[in-house]
Formats: sequence, C-alpha cells, structure tokens
Amino acid sequence: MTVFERIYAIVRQIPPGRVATYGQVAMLAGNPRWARVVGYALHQNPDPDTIPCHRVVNRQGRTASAFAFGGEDMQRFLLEAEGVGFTPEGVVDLEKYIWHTDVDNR
DNA sequence: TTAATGACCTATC
DNA sequence: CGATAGGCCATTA
Repeated sequence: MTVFERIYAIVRQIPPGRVATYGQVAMLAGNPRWARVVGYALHQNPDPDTIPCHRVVNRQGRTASAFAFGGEDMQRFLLEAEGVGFTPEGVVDLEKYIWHTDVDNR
C-alpha cells in the first residue's frame, strides 16, 4: 500500500459539485505535508476513469497548467457540468465549493 | 543507497 | 499584486 493508493481513495471520495485542494487531500490522506506527493500521485493518474482529478485544485482554486486531462478548459467544463461555480477570475470559488469532508461538515 | 524530480504551500522582496 | 526562494515528502532512476 503506497501513499498514492491512499490519495486515490480520498480523491474518489470527493462528491460531485465539490472540489478539494491538494493540501486538503493530503491532510485527509494522513499527512498535511503530502501536497506535493498528491500532485505527483495524480500526475501518474493510473485510473482516470475512477479518479476525478479535475475535482482536485490547488490553493488558488486553480488547476495545474500541465494538466494532462485535456487542458484547463476541460477541467473547467467538467466542474461546471457538476455544478461548481467559477469566479470572474476564472478560478473555482473555494469558499463555496471546497469539500469539507463528510465527517467534518457536509 | 544516493541523487534528482514534481499537477504544492507559505512567506518574503 | 506579481515574482522568487525555501521547505516538505514519497516515488523513480
């Protein structure tokens, strides 16, 4: 069991219409300092079908420039399709759509 | 085993 | 506000 597996498990638990930051996923995975590892894990993205990487964004609510999912536009499209709103700045409104976890506060 | 890398985050200039 | 530097960790070569 590698850290990647844990990260994937967390990402899979992100509900539709909600987004989570790398730091958030890292914290849920077990360590708050796995933010980079989370990015690295998603970079591999062994199962794009079951791992909604587009729901994982950085602290700015923005996606990676090197997003190998189809482009940043693709991610924005997917998130909008799920009901996630964007700010005029072109980033996700983390204050409203960030995932707070089920146990903590839905 | 050592060295290098990376889809990050925070603080500072 | 934008750009730069450093820190942190696991994975890969």
